[in-house]
Amino acid sequence: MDELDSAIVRLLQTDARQSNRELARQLGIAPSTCLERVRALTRRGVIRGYHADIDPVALNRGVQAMVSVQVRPLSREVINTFKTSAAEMPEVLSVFVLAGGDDFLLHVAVRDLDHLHAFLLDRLSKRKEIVGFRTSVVFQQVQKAAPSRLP
Amino acid sequence: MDELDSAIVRLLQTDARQSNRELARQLGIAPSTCLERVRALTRRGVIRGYHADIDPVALNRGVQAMVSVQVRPLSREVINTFKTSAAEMPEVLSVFVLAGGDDFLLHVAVRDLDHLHAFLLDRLSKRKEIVGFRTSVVFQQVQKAAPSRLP
DNA sequence: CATGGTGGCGAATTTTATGCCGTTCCAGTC
DNA sequence: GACTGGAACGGCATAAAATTCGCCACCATG
Repeated sequence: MDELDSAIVRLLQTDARQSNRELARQLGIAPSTCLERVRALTRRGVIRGYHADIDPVALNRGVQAMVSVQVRPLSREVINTFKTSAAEMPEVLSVFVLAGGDDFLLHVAVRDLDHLHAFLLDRLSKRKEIVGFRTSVVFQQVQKAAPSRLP
Repeated sequence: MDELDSAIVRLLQTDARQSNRELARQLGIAPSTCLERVRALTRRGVIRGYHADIDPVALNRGVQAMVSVQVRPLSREVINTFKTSAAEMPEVLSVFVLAGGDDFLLHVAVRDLDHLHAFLLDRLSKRKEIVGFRTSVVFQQVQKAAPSRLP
């Protein structure tokens, strides 16, 4: 993971679809070298994949919310069960298992507020292990295009 | 945004680097048709870009936390200022502006707990508009590879 | 029944990926 | 100073892919 690797990763985070030639050109190295570097990064698991970034509205997900959830009892089994169930719900983008006051944080994205309400009442509340949850609607989200490597 | 567009989007979310031919093959359409569809989706802003998914540890970001923040006064100016400042901090992956008890939620990723502590005390606490914040360390994260289009 | 627009198709052309290999450069070692 | 291993380079050949473009089927419309 030298300076060149970092630069490759940075460029691929910004645009994963540029050709190997273009990548090499921007880095000032030979395409063959660049290709081998990218492969090595993939082999080592540094590059885990490539994903398209899609407009949420086109996916009927114009409304986002963060839902913090408390479950009981706090056993490994209950945690795992809830984590898996939550992750399988189509409205849920990601599940965070937390240390602290809340046990989970769910990042959800739905079509509209009606859908959010329905999700909370009809799907989430149905789960017996939940002893409380709190929902915060997301007004805006600023997302970093490419998190850089920290020093 | 017909059924075919949805399928294209789904496949590109899963693997943005597969060739246009492979994409077309999986969809049962001609490569030229597929290319035109992808371009149209890009023109319409449905596809916003392509990003490499990088192992956080390789970026010195093995520890994640969610930090909920309250600021005062709740003016448009203070909100915007804090939002921008937070987004510019390298430790911050994304900033959510929330409705409800908390005003912001920061998703941060740092090298280790020492770094997290330093970030909270030396960078975040320095901001005068903050009247309180609460940090939850992330034990695990389950992230959906490809959020599907909701019905 | 024309007719114009849309979307799709597939052949042709250009560009890229990929593997291979001899050469060069550099750093560390003797 | 000579040697050596590793990394990068650059050229080349082949395969694969991207991109272009003319043509056709379909369909709603007048």
